Amino acid sequence: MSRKRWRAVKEIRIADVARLAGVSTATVSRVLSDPDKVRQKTHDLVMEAVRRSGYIPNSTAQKLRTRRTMNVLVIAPRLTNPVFAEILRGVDDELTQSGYGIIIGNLDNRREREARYVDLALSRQVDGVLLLTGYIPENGARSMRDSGLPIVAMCAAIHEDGIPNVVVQDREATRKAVEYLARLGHRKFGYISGTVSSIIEVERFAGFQEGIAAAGFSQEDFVRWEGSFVFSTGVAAAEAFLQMKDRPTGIFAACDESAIGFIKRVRTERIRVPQDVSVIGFDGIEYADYTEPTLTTFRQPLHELGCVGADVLLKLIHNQMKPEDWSIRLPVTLLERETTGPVLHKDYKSLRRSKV
Amino acid sequence: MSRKRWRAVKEIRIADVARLAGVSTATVSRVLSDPDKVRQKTHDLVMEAVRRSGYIPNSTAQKLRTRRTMNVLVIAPRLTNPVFAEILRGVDDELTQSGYGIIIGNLDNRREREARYVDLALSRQVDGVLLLTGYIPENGARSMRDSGLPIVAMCAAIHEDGIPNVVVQDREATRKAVEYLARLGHRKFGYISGTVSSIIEVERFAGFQEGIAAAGFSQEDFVRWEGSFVFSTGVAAAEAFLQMKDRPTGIFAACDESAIGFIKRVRTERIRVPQDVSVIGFDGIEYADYTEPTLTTFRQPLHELGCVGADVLLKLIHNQMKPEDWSIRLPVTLLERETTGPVLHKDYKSLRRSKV
DNA sequence: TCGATTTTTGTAATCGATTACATCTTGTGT
DNA sequence: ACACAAGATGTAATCGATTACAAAAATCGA
Repeated sequence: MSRKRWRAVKEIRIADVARLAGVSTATVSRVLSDPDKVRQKTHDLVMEAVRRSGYIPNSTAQKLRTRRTMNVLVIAPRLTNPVFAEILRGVDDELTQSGYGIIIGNLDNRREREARYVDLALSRQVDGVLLLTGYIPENGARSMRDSGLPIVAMCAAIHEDGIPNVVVQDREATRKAVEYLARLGHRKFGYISGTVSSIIEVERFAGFQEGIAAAGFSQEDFVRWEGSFVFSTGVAAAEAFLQMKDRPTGIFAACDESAIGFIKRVRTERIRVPQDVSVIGFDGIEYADYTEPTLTTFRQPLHELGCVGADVLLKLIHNQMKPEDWSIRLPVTLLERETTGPVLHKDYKSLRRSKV
Repeated sequence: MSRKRWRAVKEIRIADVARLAGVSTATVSRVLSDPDKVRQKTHDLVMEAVRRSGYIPNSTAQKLRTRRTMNVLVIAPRLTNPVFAEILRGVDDELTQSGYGIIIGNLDNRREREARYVDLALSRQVDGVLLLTGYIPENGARSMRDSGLPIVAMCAAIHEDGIPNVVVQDREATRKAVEYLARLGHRKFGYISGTVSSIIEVERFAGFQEGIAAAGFSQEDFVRWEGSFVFSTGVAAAEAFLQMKDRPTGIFAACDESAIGFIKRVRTERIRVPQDVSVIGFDGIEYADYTEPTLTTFRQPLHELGCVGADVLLKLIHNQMKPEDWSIRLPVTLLERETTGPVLHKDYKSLRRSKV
């Protein structure tokens, strides 16, 4: 009844407009998509009919005929993670400018949900895919690539032919993190991991290990706490940390959220940051500017990452891609702030060694 | 060249499968969508052909024929705001379960971008719209409603016929916030606003004013700092606060982020929270659990909000909606934590009045 | 003014599925 | 074994646009 009032408005088709303007559907279509192909007078006539009828083309029919959906799928591990939200902003800025829409595939940290989005991509609902995830092995990426769908891997270097990577220098950054902590006098380290099965975590941890080796330390000089890219991983790591007898003094967290979780937890036990323990994060999310003390972290160029990734994907879609431009690694910058400092606490002096 | 290798894989159409199985396209279609309409033997034959050919239906063609896109548009003010990310999780959980996809419309706090998404909706790329925004006047909502498209307004009570609202009890909550602060002995208040032109802000401020009146205070007993739903609004409010001679002691912020920004800024000036000033936020984002001190705030049932909103939209799409179920207002709960407390600082004693 | 050339417009095929209707099979009861 | 109902399958129209090709109209030069 009242429900009926706002339902079932008659749809206006291109044929209706054509009839109204007294021309063929072909002409209407041309006016709308390629206006210089028609006479000015006809153009005006048609536009008037379009206006009067309130015609809006049915995009599904357009998609079917033109074989372009003007949509891109973005698969992200977790939307509540500000890192992905920020990247998505960059992607959005770039794509909407080119008239593309975004379909989001949110895995919500459950990897098995990836399959559904791979299906969505394979059913040609999208013209391309931006992969903000990367698991090992990368089956999803591979099957999409094999179906001829343009893909760009972001946030994870997928080493597959035909899949460009647009990533940050994770490995270099974590290596530098260890160097930085070592330079401050730290001799025992902690590593709070991200999602263990993700390629990005593998990269970061590899960089960490490289840094450990480069600074002259060994596998015994650090502990690794496994988890995922969330606050609670930091809390759990802190619990483990608090149980230790020889506590590390230099902590690296694979993301800012776990760094923040760690700090919050240890401070409730009267452990001071950075006097008792230094913490360095990764990502440079906005929250990290508002913690106390302000988090030392690596700032990723998230918005830029999104823009560049989207741009590469568009080039791929339009076949304007040269292989040599394929892989891009953006630099991250260390923000030295308040959660890191030289080793101070006397209890830790005994831990110093003669290395480096 | 090598580019060619992964491009242009031949597309398999339903006709190919039909030929392979030696049946008609109609039969293939029936096997895939309504299996009990075909004989078991034929079913197996067709499924084998599907498997062998790797056939995946072209969803665009399906959409055109069935007139259902199985996509929903979600228009959000800003994705980096965890509130919307969290709501989106709920929406996602509900929709993907029903086989619907999500197209996101991120306004990035720029209202003028709304028009593009309204166009997208009107070109029938989606079966329905979830509006996480609400501006005054609500032209976009109205034109979509008029076109017969199912819409649900969330996060903002849009008073238009045919647009169900799924919102939280904003007004009640802010009223309670004032009561709560007054009960703690506060006599002078500060209100840090959200985006001024948004309906949600209007609601929250209205509730605040109701609370002020209900507790026996007047317009002179509070200051309002305008801004939007971001950290920096809190910082700006703090700057203004610091300049005041008679500073308020009870602050309400229309979102957690501005509350956090405010606290961070005033604490750098050695103002203690809650001893010198109490702060209460709104939203209950995860980050608020990790600030120091832990933020007192109203927890919105964000995930539930998303689920319910999506559910209402699905009912609307399937015409199963009864008008009396239309508007839903979920309660918010006050989390009493560490940023609020009784008035303590002696300087403020002189401000006490005999009211209440 | 006429024919040749260019520009504009129309006709109809097409994209790839679904589905109403027609037709052909199969099964049942006698 | 036959008639008839029920069930399975096929034929072809359809969704609403775009576009190759054909046809018509406008433009131009002599």
